[in-house]
Amino acid sequence: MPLQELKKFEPAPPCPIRDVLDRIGDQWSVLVLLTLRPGTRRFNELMREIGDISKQMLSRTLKRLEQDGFITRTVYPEVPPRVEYSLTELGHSFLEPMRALVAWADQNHRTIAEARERYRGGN
Amino acid sequence: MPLQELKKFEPAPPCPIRDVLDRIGDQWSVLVLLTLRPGTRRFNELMREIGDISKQMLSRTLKRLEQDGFITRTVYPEVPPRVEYSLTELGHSFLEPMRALVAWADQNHRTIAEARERYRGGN
DNA sequence: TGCACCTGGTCTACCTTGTAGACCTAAATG
DNA sequence: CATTTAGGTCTACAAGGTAGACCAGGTGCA
Repeated sequence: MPLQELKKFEPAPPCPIRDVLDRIGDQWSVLVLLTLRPGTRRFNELMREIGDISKQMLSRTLKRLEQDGFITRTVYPEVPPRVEYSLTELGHSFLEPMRALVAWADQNHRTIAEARERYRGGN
Repeated sequence: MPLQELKKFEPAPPCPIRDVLDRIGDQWSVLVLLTLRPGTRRFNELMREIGDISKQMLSRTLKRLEQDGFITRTVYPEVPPRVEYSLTELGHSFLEPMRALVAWADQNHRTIAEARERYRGGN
């Protein structure tokens, strides 16, 4: 029996924290949110600033972040079209604890790199 | 040209923070670390407590976390074998900012769920 | 008049990653 | 002698990500 069908019988994610963390822990979401922190950005600006995200994934990621209330999407009916994304209050509030994590990563990435190096050497 | 070959020419991850966050933002790592927070666990205990992780992914995740210095792996040469995993100092220190994020998720998951609901309704 | 160009996407074929489940080792137990 | 037990590995297969083509439709250029 495929996983898809099993999921139908699970009424809801049992742990709301996992539900939230699964969303933001998807490789791109946090990066998009951090990129929006300085201010409003357009689609292609996000593409350029992030650098190695595909259009499809950026599109999906933005859509989910909008659904979850982290960002707003504003369409200006011009030609060529202009679409602007910016953080909501919720998005900003999320980045507060996230920044603590980023600070940790910044402080400890050297330790981690050394651990990896030791592991290689120790083999 | 496949991505694999391109990566050969990139000397190192340009952003150490992304490097760290990519590792821990992989769906399972944080969950494993949180499960180890109360104390030492064995392989199958982790399987049971996490519930929906496959053996392979648990194995891989533990291996990487060990490489990066977040956890230690202790093998007792018994039969049947016994292997214990526990957090290092680094692992514990990582969970500190992480707990802030978990607290945020706990406080805001309702808001997020409502936003999702509104989105569905608004369509 | 014709033609390429612009943005913000979607679509499609491919490739990589994750999953479930069989299998393995080697001693103890019934 | 078959089964159990822990901690994995191996192998198909399914799911998810990627690159790149394509689209609309008004504008500038020739």
